[in-house]
Amino acid sequence: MSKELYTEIFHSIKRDIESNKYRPGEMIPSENALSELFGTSRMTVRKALLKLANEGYIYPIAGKGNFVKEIMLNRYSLHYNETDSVNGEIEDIVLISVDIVKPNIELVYYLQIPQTKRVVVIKRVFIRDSVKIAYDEKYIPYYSGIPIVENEIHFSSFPEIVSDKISLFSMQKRISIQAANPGIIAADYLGISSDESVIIVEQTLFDELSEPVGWGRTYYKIDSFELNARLIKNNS
Amino acid sequence: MSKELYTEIFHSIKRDIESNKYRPGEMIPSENALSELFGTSRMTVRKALLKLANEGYIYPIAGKGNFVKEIMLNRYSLHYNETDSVNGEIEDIVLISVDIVKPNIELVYYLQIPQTKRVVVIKRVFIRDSVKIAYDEKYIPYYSGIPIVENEIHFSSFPEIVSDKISLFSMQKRISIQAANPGIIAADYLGISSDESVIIVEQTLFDELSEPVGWGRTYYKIDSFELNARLIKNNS
DNA sequence: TAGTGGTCTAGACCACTAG
DNA sequence: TAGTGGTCTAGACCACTAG
Repeated sequence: MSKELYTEIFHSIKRDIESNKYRPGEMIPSENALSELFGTSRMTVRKALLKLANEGYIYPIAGKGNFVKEIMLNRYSLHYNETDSVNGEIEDIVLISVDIVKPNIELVYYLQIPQTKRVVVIKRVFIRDSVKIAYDEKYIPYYSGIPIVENEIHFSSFPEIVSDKISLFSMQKRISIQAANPGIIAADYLGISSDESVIIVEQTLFDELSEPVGWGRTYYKIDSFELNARLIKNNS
Repeated sequence: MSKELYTEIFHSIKRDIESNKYRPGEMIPSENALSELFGTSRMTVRKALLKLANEGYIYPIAGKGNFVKEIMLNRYSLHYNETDSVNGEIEDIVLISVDIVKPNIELVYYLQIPQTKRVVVIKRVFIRDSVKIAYDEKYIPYYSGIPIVENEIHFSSFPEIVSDKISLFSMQKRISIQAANPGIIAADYLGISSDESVIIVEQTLFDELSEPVGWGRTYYKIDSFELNARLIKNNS
């Protein structure tokens, strides 16, 4: 079916792993053995093996051989975006305010900054079907050059706002998803009671040195939140 | 710093991308140009470029060149497991029942089976600090060979139960996370009111032909659920 | 000591691109 | 037509493993 030699070798070994001919933890034939078996050069075999390794089927140990990987069945790929992880389409984003404030203790902790450092606060509300469905707070350590003009912020994503300070390529992000009571402020913006639960997604941005460069929370009304994820096979 | 030639080429180009010397959408120097530049063979350059492609920095177009990728800042890696995505440690799993039933309309839809096909239902409750924190339902089309003996099921994960029918290696999984009211049955097992919200994680398992081989829901009490995810750079 | 994977070379021929 | 990436070869030397 496939024309390239290395693709055929790849599929052949992949089939043998999937059919349990080679079992997790076991060694597959050596590169030299495979070269002979398939009547090809070792480099072509290595190309197939590299692909198998990249897709999470095998891992090499120098001096020993290539081994079949244990399967990880709990690693998922998730697309998240403040405005995408909602069932339905967000029709409007209302920018409530952009302020420069002194950080409270929580912010000092999350942003790892001195208490004297000023912080830019951006507050927004997301609207769907004329209903407020989410309230969003973002905190960015203030430095000259950061856009604090409303027009520049309104339609920018969180990473984009921070991006002229650090390269988007070296940016790291972490999110945490929980459900809890929203607190008075968020409840007020959402027009709900503060003992109604909401979904809270916390985002932290890091630069290449793993220093925080942004932190924020999005509060979603219970019935407006939906996240989908699918299994990733290759465990790196 | 790095001894291998290809690793140095890799880092050199990576740096040039991160510093915006080569911008997203732009072409980087050709393989031949890079071979000359680094005084090495084309194969060594290709090895570096392959690594850059695997890590999501560039993509090749045959006959044209290698191009810098646009950055995807919304793809996350998520570890999910019924019993792990809980703040704190689950201390016990109570197997409530294992039954063989006729599917209702919902199950016929989710499992893509005829209404005459029997389905194995597994119900469990997760306990932490002597408190019920989650209720779990799993549905698997019945076929001979499936373990329906309680002992075999009790400590197995969902994929493991299905795994003697299809290879774990070809198994696909999809999950969906939402918050909603639990319904009477789940509320009852959790000992909460059915108009209290819970987090519902829906799991679907597929075989290599993308046919469903298992479906289930886990209902978490609001304050017991926590998920963490981190950005993935390489977009495949 | 024989075997393993890791790196690297200097060539070859191919299909495709774009002027 | 000159240049590009894609595949493949037949060698070389290396550090490491395990009997």
